[in-house]
Amino acid sequence: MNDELAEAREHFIQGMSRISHFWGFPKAMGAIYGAVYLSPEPLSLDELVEQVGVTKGSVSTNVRTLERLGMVHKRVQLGDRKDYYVAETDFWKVVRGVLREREQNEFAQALNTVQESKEMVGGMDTAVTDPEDAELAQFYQERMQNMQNFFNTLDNLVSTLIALDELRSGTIQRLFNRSN
Amino acid sequence: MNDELAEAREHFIQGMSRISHFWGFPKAMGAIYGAVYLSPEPLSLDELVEQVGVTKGSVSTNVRTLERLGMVHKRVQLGDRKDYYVAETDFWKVVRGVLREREQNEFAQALNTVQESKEMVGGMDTAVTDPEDAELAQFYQERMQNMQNFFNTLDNLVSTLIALDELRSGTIQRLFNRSN
DNA sequence: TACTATGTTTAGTTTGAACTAAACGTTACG
DNA sequence: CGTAACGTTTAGTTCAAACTAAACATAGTA
Repeated sequence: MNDELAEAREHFIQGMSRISHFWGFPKAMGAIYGAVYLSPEPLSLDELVEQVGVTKGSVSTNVRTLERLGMVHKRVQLGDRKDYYVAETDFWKVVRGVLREREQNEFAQALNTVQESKEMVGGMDTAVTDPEDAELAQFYQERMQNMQNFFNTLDNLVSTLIALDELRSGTIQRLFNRSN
Repeated sequence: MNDELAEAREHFIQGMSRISHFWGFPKAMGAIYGAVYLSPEPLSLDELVEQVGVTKGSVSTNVRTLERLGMVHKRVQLGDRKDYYVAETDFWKVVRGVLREREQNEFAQALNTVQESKEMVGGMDTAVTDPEDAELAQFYQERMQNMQNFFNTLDNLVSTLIALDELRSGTIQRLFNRSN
């Protein structure tokens, strides 16, 4: 391949690396997606090792994460034991995949922690509490409740987005001048 | 303060810690916000040191970041050289602050990298390129263009959200059952 | 001017996550 | 079977980012 072309690819892949890292994913993961995204042909694990420059183990784990997020898809070819990967090019699907993942993991837990804290305050025996603490307890509960409400709202919002599989052909994204 | 109350606060603050870390911010930053959020009174830097359990330096830098994001506000009191901090309780403002920050920093750069890569491909001298590479170059350009379009769309979306300072009283958030 | 109370900056340390190297499992094929 | 070609797992290492401790800067006060 042409040097300039290779250089451009390098630059692009490095950019994907940075974006990945920025969003809290491993850098190698972004780089792998970049490589797959710029390949007209499905890529095998070993080809990825070569193009991205990390070890097989790293590619193996990262590419699996990518698949879980729906950012790449595995292609098995008959009479070939290798796994091949192609990029998901619908970025809205990608976003939804990431949101779904995040929602299931940490997001729900965040909600949970606030809920628990609120219950701890609510479960106090107010009879034996001095008046100042009772007032503070009420303040805590209000603030925690407000935050919980907000998280619930966000949660609904994200759930809605995820559920909107018909987002592609809907009208919402046209509002924002959709491009692909 | 009551033990149970203190325990609930601890739990809450720890939760904020985790959320902060999850979104790619320092854990101490989230903890500090949690402490300020749960305080009926403005808190001084030294009070934060005590409540959160990190050093003055850490509180100093993290609280400054929080202020930059609009998550806390500084309150100076007459005849007192200490700085006091109160929490921003409008979470939509908080979200906008974070988005604004992120957009200005890494987001624009991501956009930029893709743009640059595309230009590198576009700047190639096609006269001296062999046909196979020319085809690949075109493929690259298409893919890069698609990604760029998507990023631009997202960028517009975020800019719109940020610009919507009247979001609070608007109608959009009511669609999602807003709570505060 | 010296002293004190505050916030900031910095050099060094700690920590945790991602990566490497290599062992390991598994499947196909001779 | 035995071997080769894969992908996966794991123990250990690396590295960047956050934190600590302490020096530093600044402003107010006597």
